[in-house]
Amino acid sequence: MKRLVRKFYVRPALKVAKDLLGKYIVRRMGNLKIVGKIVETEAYVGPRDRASHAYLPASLRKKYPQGKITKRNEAEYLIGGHIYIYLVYGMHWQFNIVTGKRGAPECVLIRAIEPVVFSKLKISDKGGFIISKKNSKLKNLTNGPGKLCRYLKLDKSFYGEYLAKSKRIWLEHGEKINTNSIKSGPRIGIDYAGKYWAKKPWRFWI
DNA sequence: GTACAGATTGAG
DNA sequence: TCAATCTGTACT
Repeated sequence: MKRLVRKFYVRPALKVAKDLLGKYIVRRMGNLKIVGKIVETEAYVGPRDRASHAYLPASLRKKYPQGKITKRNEAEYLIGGHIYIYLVYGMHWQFNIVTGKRGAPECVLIRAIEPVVFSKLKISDKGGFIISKKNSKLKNLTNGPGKLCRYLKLDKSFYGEYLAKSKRIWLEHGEKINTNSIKSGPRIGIDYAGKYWAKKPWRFWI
């Protein structure tokens, strides 16, 4: 499969979040490759998004025209295709993919993947890949944003890594997803952002 | 320097 | 339902 290139990521987070569904995350460690299919994402759209780490109240935007850049969120301002990873609740890593142009702090949180185990991969009637039932337990290892980071062995050392060039992690074209099969709903765990932003249906899954 | 909440998880 | 666990950020 072909690696996704920069152009894919340099688009609005809402578009990339939907297009990421069905794509494969490939994590290489020496000869070993761990592969997961992206099945759930969330978009964070920049300074005006109250739930974003780059959120900046309208009243302060003139004072900080570059945005609210801190040591924690500075990777969000890189050009699309970089990794923004951070720790929540003191123990869980959250894997985000930066989108858009340099200076625009948009990103997509990867909330869930499905492990792809090549040795047990089956071909469906229609020619696509399916994961055999024996692997259904594996799903429980990757059905949350913190869990999938543990599964893929991702941590702070991936902060700012570039997916278009990295030798240890990248994305590949995967299954073609029918637009009709994409579901959406409110993002998770961001009630602090107030009703208006918490209600935005910017979580996508298949 | 201190306080505090958080884009979660797993156990009970 | 709740504790675990630690960092960034906003205060004094």
